[in-house]
Amino acid sequence: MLQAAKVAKKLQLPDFLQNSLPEAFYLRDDVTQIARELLGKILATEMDGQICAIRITETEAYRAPDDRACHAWGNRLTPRTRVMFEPGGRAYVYLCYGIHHLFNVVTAPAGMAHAVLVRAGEPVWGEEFMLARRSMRTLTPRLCSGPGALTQALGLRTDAHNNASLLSHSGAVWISDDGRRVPQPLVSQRIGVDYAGPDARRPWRFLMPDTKFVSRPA
DNA sequence: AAGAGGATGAACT
DNA sequence: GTTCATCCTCTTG
Repeated sequence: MLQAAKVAKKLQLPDFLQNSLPEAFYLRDDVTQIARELLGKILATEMDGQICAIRITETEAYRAPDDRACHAWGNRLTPRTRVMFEPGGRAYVYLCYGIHHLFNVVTAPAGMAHAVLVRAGEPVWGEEFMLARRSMRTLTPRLCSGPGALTQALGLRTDAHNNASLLSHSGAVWISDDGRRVPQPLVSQRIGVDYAGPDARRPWRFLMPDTKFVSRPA
């Protein structure tokens, strides 16, 4: 038996979760392009032996220094934004409204504070664990549609996962490519950033068409 | 030291 | 359409 197959069996990890996106995917400096390309990719978590995964259906790009909606606008470096300045391929998870943990993919080389907020997904693995975390009995698009709902379903939290690497499928959180081809995304303004003035109208929200697993229509 | 506000979601009317 | 839970982060003084 091949070594990779042995590892897979030990972790009980299905094949489609094993093709982690390489670091080079994240280190590019075009965050809107990366936000587009993350649609259809698989976001997976493993905690306490529970493996969960969703197909990403909705993303938003945030880009310092010129984007006022970005926490690191003006290259503002604070304890919270520090992780956004690190090299791409890690998680930026922060607490929003005191209640919701929001998950972002850090992108670009070190020093460029770019990130992609993952806003929604369609469950593809470990649905029973996600339902339990959400206190839901049946699968509906609400299970992981909306950035706070998504992190609750996947078990992602600021204290445990901020600055976590996304590069290894043996970690707590990673993103894999199962080869699925995705159609041209829908595009809209970002949600909930009205305070950002003109930047609020940037067309930096991307959605998979033909799915109900999004936080709201384009 | 204090205050304001937030990349939301659920439960209402 | 509205309200509001809940707490961290940042700014101001």
